[in-house]
Amino acid sequence: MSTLAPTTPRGRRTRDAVVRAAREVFEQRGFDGTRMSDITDAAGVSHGTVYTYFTSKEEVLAQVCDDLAGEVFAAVRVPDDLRADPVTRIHEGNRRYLQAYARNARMLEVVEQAATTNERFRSLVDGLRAVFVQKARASLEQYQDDGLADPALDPEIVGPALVGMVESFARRWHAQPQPLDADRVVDTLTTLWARAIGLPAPASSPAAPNDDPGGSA
Amino acid sequence: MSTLAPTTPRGRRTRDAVVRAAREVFEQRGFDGTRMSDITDAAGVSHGTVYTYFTSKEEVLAQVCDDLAGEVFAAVRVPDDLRADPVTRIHEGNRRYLQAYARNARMLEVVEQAATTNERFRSLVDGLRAVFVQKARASLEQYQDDGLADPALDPEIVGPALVGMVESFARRWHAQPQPLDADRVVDTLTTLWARAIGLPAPASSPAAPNDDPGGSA
Amino acid sequence: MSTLAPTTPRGRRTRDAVVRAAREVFEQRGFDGTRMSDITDAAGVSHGTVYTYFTSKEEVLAQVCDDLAGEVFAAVRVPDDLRADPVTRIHEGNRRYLQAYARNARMLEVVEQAATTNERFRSLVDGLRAVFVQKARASLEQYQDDGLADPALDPEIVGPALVGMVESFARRWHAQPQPLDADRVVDTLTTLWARAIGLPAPASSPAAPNDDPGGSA
Amino acid sequence: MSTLAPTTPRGRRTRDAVVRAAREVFEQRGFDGTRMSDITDAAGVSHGTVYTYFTSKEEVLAQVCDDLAGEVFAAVRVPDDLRADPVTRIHEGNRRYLQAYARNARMLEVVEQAATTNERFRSLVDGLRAVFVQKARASLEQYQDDGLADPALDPEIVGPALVGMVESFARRWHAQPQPLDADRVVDTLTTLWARAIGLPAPASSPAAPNDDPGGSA
DNA sequence: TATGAATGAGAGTTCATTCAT
DNA sequence: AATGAATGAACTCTCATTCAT
Repeated sequence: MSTLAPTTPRGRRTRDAVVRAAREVFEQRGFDGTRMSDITDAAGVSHGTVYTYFTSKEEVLAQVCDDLAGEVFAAVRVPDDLRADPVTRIHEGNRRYLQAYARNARMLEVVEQAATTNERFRSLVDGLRAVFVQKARASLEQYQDDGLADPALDPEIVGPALVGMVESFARRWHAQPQPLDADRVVDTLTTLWARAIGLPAPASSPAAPNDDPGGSA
Repeated sequence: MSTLAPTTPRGRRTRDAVVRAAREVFEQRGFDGTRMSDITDAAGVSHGTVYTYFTSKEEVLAQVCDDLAGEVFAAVRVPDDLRADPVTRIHEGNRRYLQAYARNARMLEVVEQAATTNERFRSLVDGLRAVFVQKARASLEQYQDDGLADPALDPEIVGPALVGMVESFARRWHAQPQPLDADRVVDTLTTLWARAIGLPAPASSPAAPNDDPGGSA
Repeated sequence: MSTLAPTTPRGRRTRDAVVRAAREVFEQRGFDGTRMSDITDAAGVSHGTVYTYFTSKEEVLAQVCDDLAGEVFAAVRVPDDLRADPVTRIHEGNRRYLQAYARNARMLEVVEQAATTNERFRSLVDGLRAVFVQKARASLEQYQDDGLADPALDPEIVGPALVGMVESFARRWHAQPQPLDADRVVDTLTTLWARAIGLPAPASSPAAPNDDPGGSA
Repeated sequence: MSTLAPTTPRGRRTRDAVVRAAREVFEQRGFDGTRMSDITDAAGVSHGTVYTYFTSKEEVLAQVCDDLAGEVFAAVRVPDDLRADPVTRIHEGNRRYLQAYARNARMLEVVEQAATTNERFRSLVDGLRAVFVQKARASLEQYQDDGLADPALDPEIVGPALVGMVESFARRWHAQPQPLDADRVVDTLTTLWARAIGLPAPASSPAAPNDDPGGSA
């Protein structure tokens, strides 16, 4: 095995502290740039303690990844059951995705770095992304079937493109010089997305929450 | 100094071989994952030779970066002077960007990795991106001023979002399971972009190169 | 102190389990190759428990050694009082020695390994061997005095040589590709030994348990 | 590969120094007991230098083993073509074997230690021994066919037994309290060997180089 | 200019031992 | 008496860099 379970509460506390500390330093210095001692220092434990619960630095990252993937999915998996109109659904999807992604953006970059030399992390990153791309693709196809979206668009291209738009935005958001208003961001991205695929503008466009009624041609 | 100029033709050839080899292995293994010996092996020179021209591994990457940045800019800086209609201009911009980016995508990821621990590469990556974001923002503002694009859109958000869409697509393109037709990709991304900002559809939409005349609502 | 006595029956059982487990894993992996955790795993006790009874890994080996030395001596110390003829005595000695040694051969190798870096185990191994060499030497001298063995032989050389012959055989016996018949082995080694020192062949040579009577020149 | 060849004379000198130093410290402390730094200290080189020529500590031992095996074989492989009488041949064989073995006894023990956890060294040790056992067995069979040795003896037992006698002696020789005369040792072991297998005593027994004419029954 | 031998700081990992529970 | 978490010294090995040739 590669991850060893603690038996006592004290052990669990220590293990958690290590994982938490690991995530912190991984985010700051990347995977390769993080020394085992950075983790132990941050966790306030001794060198050997990490090896009580993990067989290697890689396994520590794997644990952090598990947590991260769970977090992202949990944040987004939520109700798609709302039979609301498409724009509202896109809006809600973007809102959740941006929120979840922004919190985990840096860590995802780190995993991507590790994926370069490690098939296991490659799969994880690819898999995570595939879920969202698939979702976007499927919904587009639905809208096309319903006659709401432009049927000429290739979902194989549009799916990755629009997910990429939101993901890419989320990724850089934190590095912005001046902070952007979260609502405004979600509204705008939703408008871009909806218009891009040819959805008819709703009565009250989310892109214009002000008194200006819509703004599309 | 950090980069040493060769004085003889033989020296130039050796230096070039090193840079070329370095780029290759950097792309395969990332910056941290590349050993100096990987470079020398690939270049067919001995260990010490690299230090005849570069003071450190970092300097080698810096040189590769210079070449890369030059390449990307050269590929995209080209004529924007055409006073063609907006969609055509977006189309041409996307075409060039995708082409240039796809060729350099992996290397850009590598630099991004190095940027984690190195301010210098951070600036380079950010700067590179800023150029395109700035371009997108400026053109949107122009279209808004011209009454062609939705004036309600915030260029500070739309700029990064659309550039991110294209960049993100370019980045994953090579990793796709089944290859996509390049023309179709450019056409589709252009349609998405143009519609997203509310541009009126041109007489002959690039998204529908077949006999289907347009596909917008 | 170095070995701690258990006070309760439960304690004694645990201690015994540790010693038994230790011997097993020592035999499989050698002293240096055995981790304390190998012992505790095999004994089904926790890490710390060993230190309830032993102050160090070395002390565990020492305890195993005590048991082993006792076993070997017990097996061989037995009646030499029989005033039987020399060949019969040699035969009986070889039989017992081979039996005792074969059972403990691997463990003796392990101790020899530990003896490399530890004077204490060095003495133990040397002492154990010296007992048998001394015995062989003494009996040879007796036979020489009795006019039964070649008086020209140097007991200082013959003693170690013949003990070495039997010991060496015992040591490799278990590693043989095809198993050898125990009786035949003892008979043969006895014949070699007896002849080597010039003992007159007995009426019925043990080297020829078949119908062939005798077999000496 | 596992062993890297030096290109320059300087490199060869360094590599040799490492191997020589390694053998020395291996003999003193065993394989497990030897730290890489013991080797580098003894060789007067820095830590990393060993890894210029060997990929691991194990490979260093492997190189020492190669040298050792070569040495032993070279010392013993010599002319067996002499059609001298059996006793003379045995005498010469023992002389050479003792000499070669004594010089390498300690190192062989070390390899045996390493063989515990490493199949590769196991084979080496076993193979080395097998050569001599096979030789002893074959010569015995020859003598039996020639009617010179007791035909009742089982070569499968006698071979290992007699080789073991000489080997065992060689192994402890150096650890003796008072030194033994080499000639006397060889003579005695030869006598034991020859008599053990029932060879007729030669006109002038090698076991009695003094004025005493023979001493066998 | 080019080589490749040599360096040595520093990385990840192991494991005997200690100690709080 | 027993547990298992925690420790940290010590180990092997890596690799960017230096330097004699």
